[in-house]
Amino acid sequence: MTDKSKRIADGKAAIFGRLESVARLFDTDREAITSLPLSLVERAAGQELQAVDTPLNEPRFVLSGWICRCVTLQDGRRQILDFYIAGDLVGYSSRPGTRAKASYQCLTDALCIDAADLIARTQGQPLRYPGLAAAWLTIEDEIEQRLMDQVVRNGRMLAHERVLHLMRELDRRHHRAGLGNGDGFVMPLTQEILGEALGLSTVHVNRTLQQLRREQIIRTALGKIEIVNRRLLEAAMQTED
Amino acid sequence: MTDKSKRIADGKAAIFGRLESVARLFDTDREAITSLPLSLVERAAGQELQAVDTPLNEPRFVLSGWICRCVTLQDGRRQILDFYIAGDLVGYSSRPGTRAKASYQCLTDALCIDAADLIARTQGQPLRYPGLAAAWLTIEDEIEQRLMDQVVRNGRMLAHERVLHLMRELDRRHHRAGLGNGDGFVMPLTQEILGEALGLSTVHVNRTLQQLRREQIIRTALGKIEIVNRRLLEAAMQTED
DNA sequence: CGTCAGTTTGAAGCGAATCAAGAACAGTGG
DNA sequence: CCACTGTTCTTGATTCGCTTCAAACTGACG
Repeated sequence: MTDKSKRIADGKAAIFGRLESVARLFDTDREAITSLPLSLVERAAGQELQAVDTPLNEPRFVLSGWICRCVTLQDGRRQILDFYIAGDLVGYSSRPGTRAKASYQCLTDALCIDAADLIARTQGQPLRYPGLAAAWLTIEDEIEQRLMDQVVRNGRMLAHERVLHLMRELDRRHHRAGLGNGDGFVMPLTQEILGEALGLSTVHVNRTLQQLRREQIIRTALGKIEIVNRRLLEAAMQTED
Repeated sequence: MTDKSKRIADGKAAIFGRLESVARLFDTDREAITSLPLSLVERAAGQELQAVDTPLNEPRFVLSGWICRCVTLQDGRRQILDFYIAGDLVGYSSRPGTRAKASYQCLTDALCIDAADLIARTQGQPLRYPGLAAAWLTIEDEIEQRLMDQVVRNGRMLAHERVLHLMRELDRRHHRAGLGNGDGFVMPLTQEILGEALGLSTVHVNRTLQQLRREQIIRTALGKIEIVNRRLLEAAMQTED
């Protein structure tokens, strides 16, 4: 249980870091967040957090773990659309009545906290909650931006470019939420998962990661990939956007 | 000028068809649309309608022509994210203050009509404008859905699957807007453009289209691809979603 | 210690990119 | 009306990136 309360505390810190990265928070904003009732949702790796086509009315902050949004075709092919890490808001749409257009699945054990009340109370109230009201807009914007990046990666990039591009995105997101270590961060993802996100076979992901390992950009361990040199990562991407 | 007024009349019909496909329109809705001031925007093929990073505060309906949203990488690689046809709303976001995350470009000569006033007057007014207030939400939802489809196509499908999948989407959109002929519709797109949308080389698009032509699903002419058999199109897609 | 998920390796093959050149066609100006 | 131009489409040959298949290896875990 000490472990769980640490995950909660770290997760809350990540939420603050995440929100502050997109909007300046005022006292009213902070109070609203702090007074969040601790309505926790816990799921094991592999569990579904929200099914396709269910009402998107249960937004949650991720406190710990990795979650993704993905589509599965008839024949079993799976495409991951987006990742969510600690501090991120999952299952949110500003449009009332919207339904989930993809399945939300836990890639690791995950802990979330209900955000519906907080959002309902603060959204569209820029005078009372200047930080939060703006944050919800920006967060939705960023999710759209990431979807676009995903199209570009899958449509126009080579394997090593896709890997680097995604890693840079995730590195920046960790960095701004105050997560990860000084030189990088850890992805608790299997090579299969990475392949499903990048439109590559597991085998080819493996070979691509080997190259990055040789270039001292990453380290790998079972079920984990660690970015160890942010500078080299950026350098290896000169050519791309 | 007779031509232009025909494009306007046909375009308005397409707007009605398009809107009715997602929401039942009431008299108030219809009046609001009909009383749209004719603030037209005309652009030639190849022109940019809206640049990246400019404020997304000039939503417009397409009256005629094809428009796309696309991203260009440093080295010139281009990825088309989405297409807009007659009746579609382009450059719209419900989030105030948002900026364009991609460039909006005209693929053919295009004629648009300003929709900012109409939207400002009707959105968030489900009591006075039940149809339109709902339509704006659904339209935004559909744009997100199409982006997701684009990720899946580029990430998880083979060339012929990508082509068929995109064509089916565009066929359905034409059909519901009352456009196209009975058995299909015309895409005024070069094979290069199609390749930029589907993440394929022009040459490979060409060979893929040849196959579809042999299967009697499409006809091609210079700068155009015509879907001629909707039934065969669907049949060829059994396996996919 | 066996099991199982995840990683790694090699060999073979396929799908798609690339390169290069030619053909079809629309538009232009003489 | 025709030669000229530029764009788009088409074709063949070749190369390359990636997938597939199959098997071995590694490490965590009960």
